[in-house]
Amino acid sequence: MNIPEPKVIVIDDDPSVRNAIERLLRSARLNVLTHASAQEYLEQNDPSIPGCLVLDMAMPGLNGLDLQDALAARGNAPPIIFLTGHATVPDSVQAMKHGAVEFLTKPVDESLLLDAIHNAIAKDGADRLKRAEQASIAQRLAALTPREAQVLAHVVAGKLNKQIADELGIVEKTIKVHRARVMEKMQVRSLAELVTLTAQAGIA
Amino acid sequence: MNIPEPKVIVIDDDPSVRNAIERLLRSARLNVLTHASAQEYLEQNDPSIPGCLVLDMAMPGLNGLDLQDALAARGNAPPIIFLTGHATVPDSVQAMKHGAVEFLTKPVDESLLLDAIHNAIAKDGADRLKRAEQASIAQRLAALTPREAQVLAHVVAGKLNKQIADELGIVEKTIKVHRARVMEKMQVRSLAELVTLTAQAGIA
DNA sequence: GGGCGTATTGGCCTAAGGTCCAATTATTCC
DNA sequence: GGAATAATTGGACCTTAGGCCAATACGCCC
Repeated sequence: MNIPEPKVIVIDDDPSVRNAIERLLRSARLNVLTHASAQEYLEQNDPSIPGCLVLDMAMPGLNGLDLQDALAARGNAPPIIFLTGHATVPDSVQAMKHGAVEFLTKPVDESLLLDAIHNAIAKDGADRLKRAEQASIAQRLAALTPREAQVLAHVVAGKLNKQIADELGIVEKTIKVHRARVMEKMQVRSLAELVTLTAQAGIA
Repeated sequence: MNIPEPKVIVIDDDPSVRNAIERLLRSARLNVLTHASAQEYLEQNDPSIPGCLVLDMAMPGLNGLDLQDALAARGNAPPIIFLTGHATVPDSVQAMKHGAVEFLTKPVDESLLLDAIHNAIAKDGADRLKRAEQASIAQRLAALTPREAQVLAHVVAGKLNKQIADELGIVEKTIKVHRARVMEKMQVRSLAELVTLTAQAGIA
């Protein structure tokens, strides 16, 4: 389980732009992958590889904003740096509102682009960590039986076993059993951990 | 303790723009206050009044982006809608990166502006609620003695009274006393509430 | 039909947390 | 110097939570 090297994925329909960017990034010791269209990227990309996108705005087929939305809908979008020649203010505003980490115009200041890429890669790492944690918690939550999930909800709400028993119409002993299974399945050893975990599941 | 009516604050150095926007907003039953400069706003504004800003970009003295940063530094910035005539892409990108909720260009589509304002006012309400909660929690935390704060940290970390006592070099009985005071001062009646509260204090 | 998972309950025992009352010591404030 | 605050500890007692062993009941799959 090595951590794969981050890759910068450049998507631009202009081959000369792709080559120029690729050379620049390679000279900065970055792994680069280029695509000529959003479709090509969607078909070939491996979401398990960390990194970020450097994305042109105007392209035949799906344009940059469309691709951004398509990726966002999948829930595991990498950070996106827009790099485009003829950008309008509304385009840039939409891109930023939809979560782009940077929006640069050609010709681009090389150090600006490289800084943005390093920040984006770092953000991707953080995002992946958070997604992995959330997935892990969600998986444990999914392993709970319906009854256990009910008990969990009452427990993290701060209720006593006795109160939970009353509300569910069963005896306190049964609550204890469910509660013990919840602690076991959620892999926590204290109530504080349990509350923290369930808080991270929804929010954060 | 009535909730004050939200006010839309329009800052633009062009009087004709101010008047036009003010008329539009008033016809939409919005309370409006106008300022001719960022300085004027900073001197006269009452942060306790909810609402949002409609802010021009290019102005003599502090420009829109400067004002945005100045407000952000104070930590209670209202949502900002930029409305400007000659915007550049980098300006709009910076504005959005620094938290603007919308960035519109003149001449503006009236319904776009009104929608943005309504969203911004709603966001301001939510922001104020969250700030009020955080302030309330921070106030209660500040009421803890140093020792109580130590105990709190260990408690929300899921440690047993016995373990806390060991780590602090005192007996368990004392921990119980501190713990009871923490619960009282934080105004919670369950460990789950306490953990939730302290989680909201830092994050969220 | 038998096995499996889920839900339920019982008894018994231990440990952990919380409460009420009471007391001592150190430090700080007026 | 006396009052107030903070930190500490003791004892007795009660409530909660959790662990261990065991049992019953229901629904579902092969």
